[in-house]
Amino acid sequence: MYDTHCISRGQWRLLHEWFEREARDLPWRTRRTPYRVWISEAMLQQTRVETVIPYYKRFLKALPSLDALSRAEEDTLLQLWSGLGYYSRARNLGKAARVIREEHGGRFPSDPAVVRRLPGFGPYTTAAVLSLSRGVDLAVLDGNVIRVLCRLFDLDEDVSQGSVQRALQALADRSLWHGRAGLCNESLMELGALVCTPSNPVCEVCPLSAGCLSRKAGRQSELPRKKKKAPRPFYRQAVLLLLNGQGGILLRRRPARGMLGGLWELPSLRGEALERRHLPSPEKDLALQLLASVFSGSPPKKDPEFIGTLKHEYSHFGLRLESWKLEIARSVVRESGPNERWVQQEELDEVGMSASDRKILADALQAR
DNA sequence: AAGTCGGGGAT
DNA sequence: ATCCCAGACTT
Repeated sequence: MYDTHCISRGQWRLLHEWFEREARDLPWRTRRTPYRVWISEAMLQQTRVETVIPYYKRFLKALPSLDALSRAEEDTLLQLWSGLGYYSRARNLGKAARVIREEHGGRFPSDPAVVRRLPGFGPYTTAAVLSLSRGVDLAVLDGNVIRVLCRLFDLDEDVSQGSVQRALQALADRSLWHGRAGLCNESLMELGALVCTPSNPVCEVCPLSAGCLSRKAGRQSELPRKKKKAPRPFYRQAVLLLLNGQGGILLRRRPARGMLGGLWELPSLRGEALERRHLPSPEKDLALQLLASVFSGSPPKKDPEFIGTLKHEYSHFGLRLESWKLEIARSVVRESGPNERWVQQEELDEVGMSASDRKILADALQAR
């Protein structure tokens, strides 16, 4: 499709020179072992560098080696991941580490086909880890590279189309300077992150501006072209802080797969969809239903106390979280099953939880 | 090809 | 309020 286009050696030289001069000093750029690069790439999927840095440091400190990762409990991984989102990434890290320990002698494989089959390794992560840590000649295609390529060659097809993705991957493959794959990949992504940004690209300082076709046409800011996403539905959801009078809060564990899989959460109940994102103040009905479900039909006589609302947006739907508090007497405290536990407030940091529940708890306990 | 899966920062 | 981010997996 774009077979006439290719990044020239001269352009690579300009870009590499720029990278040597301007590259950020990031924790995963020192000592590029496959393990260290892998953890960074897993965390960086759909996540900004600034967000990742503290998580990365904490993770490497807790689990400094592939062997340590392969022996870590899933709860430990979810705790280290708590707040980062896309928790299947954390679960897949453990799975892949165990496969490497059991089937590859604990050494990170070098064969791209083998790596690609590991849980959590798609085309991007396979190419990134192997090129950056082992110098394997594989070209990455991520959001940054897509943007830079579309602008550099003034490509205005819809990049969400599979055919266009394949053509861009082929262009990246063809452009790769063999023997310098890691540097090519990283400099291209760094350019996308620092200069060729989604809005307001800084073309004045771009090492590739002289040959940039979209800039010549004056439409670099309109690229890459992609179709708009569908509007997301919006629901109300009641959330319950059930306190046992001794500093304990009831948490439940979510199913191992799916949304927020394996994480602990406050008991909650999804309500009906909202037409508008603004609605009159929450009513107690949903909270009472929730309470009934928690106590399986015979809730305490006392009514829960309203704490507040919090809006939370996920990638494909939004929530208005309506949180309620109820302190129950010791005689009323229900037994907790295997997927439930009473957690002391001081222990909350040691539990893998979603960002929204952590915020609700922080707000509620702060106010006490 | 389309939907699922988090969360936060920039605009 | 919308978009975007060093994407992968399921259907």
